[in-house]
Amino acid sequence: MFEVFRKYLSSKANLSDADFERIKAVSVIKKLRKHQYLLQEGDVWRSNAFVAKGCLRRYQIDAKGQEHILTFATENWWIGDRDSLLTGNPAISNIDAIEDSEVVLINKENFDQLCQQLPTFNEFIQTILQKSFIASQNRIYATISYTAEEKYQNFISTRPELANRVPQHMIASYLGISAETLSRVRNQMTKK
Amino acid sequence: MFEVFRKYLSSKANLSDADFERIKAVSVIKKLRKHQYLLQEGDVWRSNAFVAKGCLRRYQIDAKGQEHILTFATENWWIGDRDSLLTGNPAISNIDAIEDSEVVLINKENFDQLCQQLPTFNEFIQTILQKSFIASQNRIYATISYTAEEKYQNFISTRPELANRVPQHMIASYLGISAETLSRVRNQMTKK
DNA sequence: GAAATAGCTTGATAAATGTCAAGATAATTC
DNA sequence: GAATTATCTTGACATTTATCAAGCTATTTC
Repeated sequence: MFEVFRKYLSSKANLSDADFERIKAVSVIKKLRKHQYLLQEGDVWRSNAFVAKGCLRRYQIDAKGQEHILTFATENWWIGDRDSLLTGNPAISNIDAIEDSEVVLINKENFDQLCQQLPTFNEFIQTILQKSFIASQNRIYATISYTAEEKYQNFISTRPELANRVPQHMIASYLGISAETLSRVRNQMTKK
Repeated sequence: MFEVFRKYLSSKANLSDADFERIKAVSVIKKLRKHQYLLQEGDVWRSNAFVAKGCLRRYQIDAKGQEHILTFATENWWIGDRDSLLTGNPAISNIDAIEDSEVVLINKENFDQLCQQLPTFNEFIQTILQKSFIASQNRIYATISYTAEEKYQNFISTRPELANRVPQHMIASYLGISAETLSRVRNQMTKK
């Protein structure tokens, strides 16, 4: 599974074989069965996780016990709880596997060292953060300005790989609408 | 006005007098009257802007002509269009002054140089990006999971400096609810 | 300081979306 | 492969929020 990670890295940053070895030395492969937690609310998140295979979600549970999905991550995505990682506080979000998955974990200390030692690595990691932030802002725009149907349309075009991969009630949760509304919206769309 | 910026910087990063001089040399002060644009949709955004005085907002206009506010920035905040800055594409958002304001502008090239030359500067800029992203994710959670009243309550506690400073229809726009609903929510809250 | 504009509130009504319940089908588990 | 569980759909109805319109203040402009 490290090969998937290596292939991803080499497409993003110019790294030598020695660099790859250094990265490999601090990478930990973790296999997850469907429904298995990678992070549970209350625990501290101390790593960066790269998804080599499968699909995971990050979500928070509100006062009424409802889940709200913040992130989906499939192959070649990163996932984690940045808040907990940065502050060291217990996480308020959960991460679990939607499918049997494999992730590459690099703990914070090792990851920071890699960033310091490998400038190209650092650079593309920074770019990911930049792009993630921009995507996050775009999602806010969608959430505050779109109707339910527009939210779903936008989801299909921005995350096409997920539309037929994850259950629809999870897509609904991600979009902030009810599963029933999503079902009706989809029904309407086919009639057009 | 550079003094405000200097004071802010010195509270965030360990910088020498020479460093400050270097920063000052590439800083451009810009004064804005209320309602004046700092960035207009269609133009390319090429700087980082620090708010030394006043209050600005960043917003997008939807297909129906409605404004949706993405960001408020008061003293000691940064504002800009990261998407346009990163990609070089024309901005789809607008930035204008809600009050008479003064901003410190540093263009992209100079800013990147500062980051390369001043490690502590770079470090705290990265931290701001991290925290901004976390805040953005928290806002998504609020937007997809809270009722109108909860959104406003949350706004008051996360952005107390804005609650009595910007018009309420702008707060409503930021929260993704109508101005009338916000008015009613506020009315209800006083009765409790 | 009169006139114009912007901001806020309130009522009446409409529209969008949520909730609850039931049933159908598909997928998973033992 | 039978039983269980998860997923999706649909209907009926409730609730939340939006929209439209009017009026009232406060603020800004000339």
